Amino acid sequence: MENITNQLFPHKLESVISMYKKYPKRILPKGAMVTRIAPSPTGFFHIGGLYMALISERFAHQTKGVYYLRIEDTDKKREIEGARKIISISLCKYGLSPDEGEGLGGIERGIYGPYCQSDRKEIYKVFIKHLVEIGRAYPCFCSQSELDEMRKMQEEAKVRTGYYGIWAKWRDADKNLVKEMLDNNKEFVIRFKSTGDYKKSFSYKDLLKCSIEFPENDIDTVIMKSDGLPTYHLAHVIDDHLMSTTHVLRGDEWISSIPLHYELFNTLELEPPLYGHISPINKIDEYGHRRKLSKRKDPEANVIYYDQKGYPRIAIIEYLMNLANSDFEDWRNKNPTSHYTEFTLTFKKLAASAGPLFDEAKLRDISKELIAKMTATEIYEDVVNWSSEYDSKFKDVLLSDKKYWVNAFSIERSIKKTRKDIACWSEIKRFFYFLIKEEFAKPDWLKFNSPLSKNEISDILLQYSAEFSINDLQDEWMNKIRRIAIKFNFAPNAITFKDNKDKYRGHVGDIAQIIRYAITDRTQTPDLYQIIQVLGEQECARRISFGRNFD
RNA sequence: GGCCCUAUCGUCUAGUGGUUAGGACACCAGGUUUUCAUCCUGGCAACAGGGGUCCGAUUCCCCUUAGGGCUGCCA
Repeated sequence: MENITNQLFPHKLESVISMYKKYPKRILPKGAMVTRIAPSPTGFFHIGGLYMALISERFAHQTKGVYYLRIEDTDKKREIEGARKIISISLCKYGLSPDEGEGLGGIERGIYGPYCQSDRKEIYKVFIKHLVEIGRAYPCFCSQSELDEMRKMQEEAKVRTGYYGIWAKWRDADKNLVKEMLDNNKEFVIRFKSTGDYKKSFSYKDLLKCSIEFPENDIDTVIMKSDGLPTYHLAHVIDDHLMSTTHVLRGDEWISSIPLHYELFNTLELEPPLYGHISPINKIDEYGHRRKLSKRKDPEANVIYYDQKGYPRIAIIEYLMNLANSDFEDWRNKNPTSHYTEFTLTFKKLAASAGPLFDEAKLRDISKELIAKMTATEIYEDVVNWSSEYDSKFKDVLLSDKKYWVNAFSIERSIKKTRKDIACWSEIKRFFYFLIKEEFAKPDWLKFNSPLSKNEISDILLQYSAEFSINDLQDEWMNKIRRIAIKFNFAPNAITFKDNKDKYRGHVGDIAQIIRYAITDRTQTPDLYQIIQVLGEQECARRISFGRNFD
């Protein structure tokens, strides 16, 4: 065996003991949780990854613990260049930068590193070698096609598929044969030698679900691939132990690996962490099935999707907080000005359901609510940031006159009355189109529905421009419009009109609508008086005279 | 096929051995308003099905059904 071990691991490796010395248990206050997010760099950053990061970060920080990032890049085939960068940038953008692990600019922090699994290859080998030495791991020379064939036979025989029992061909292979294979440089993997009994079961308690009964693991799972890198299972056990993770919060697709992970921890005589298996965020697909948001098929799985639309990042976070703990919403209503981190997340409330559906309508509502609370200056800054990434033309417009645009965003943004109609920044340009002097075009009066004739409309605008003054207070301004209304036999207010429909042609709103259309090219706008105040006398006069010229 | 998870309005969910099963979003109606939005009032809408246990079950147990996950040299 000695020989074979050396053949398997020809290079000198440190001992298991020295590993434990090098990565001592963390000294932390009582109750502090150490959590991590462990994404694979396989492309864009998934909204589910953000959800997981938020939950892990909250539990760690609300208990004065540590939240770190570990890059799980043991599958070199699936790795996509640049993906690591996207992970740290995304986390940073959403205020979830890790305490340890790769941060912005590829700079790693923390003393439990390296925090990237491919850089930890030698560490895993120490433990894999150890498992071989104690007789709990062995090389397997089965080719992919051999394994495929085996599975086919198992399926036909209607037995459990997998490398176990009599199917574990290399489990007790003749030492000389193994040596011969190694001498001939045959490709191999290292498998864990399970001693579990599938007929026996054990009980396991998840942080988020009720107690689960599992059959023991008896599969000799691959722990080291032929390229020398470990599989997830081995890497998880080693890393989360060496990095002193106390609470592993991960997707619930891992729950069925629990028997294996427990056996690995037991074999290495290590205490397993506590596990919380979190349901993924789902959607209803085109066939009406509920399924996990997919990287490949669903654009809304990518956090960039929300970024492009310009949802304030805090809105995404608050929406995810809501999914994580449904009582967050009540707390938010009672504490409208508190920061979300003042809320305490609990495992009890953390969704143990079948996995929530991502509800953009709900996100919009949360976002509108948050935007309504922002000041005009905050909005200005956010929109500038957003547009510098996604709409540089609009950015230039905004930067050309900060005062003007802060005024614009102040429209109907008072304590008394705040609009709640913008959910994301990509909507703001369309919303305030008429304030972009550079783009404003002459309204098309053919599209304007009115009980008044063209000549009358022209008359009304003429009268308005004669009486109009930018210095009018809102009431004066309104009264002027009322006077015009009465002159043209329109009721001075809606109620009067309602009670005397046969006496009037309409009400003051119809007159205001004409002025609105001339000035904004829209029939629906925020408060017209405030728009006029922002546009200024000259611009308004110009637009009114535009309106009187129908050609 | 095997193992495991999950099941309350359309959505996110609260909740309990005895409740008119609560809230939020969405939707609809009415009111306020110079339009829209806001705001206010109201409305629609759920315990998957079948068996037990019990005086009584949405709640506890079993079965079925449905959905999801795992069953990889992916994570």
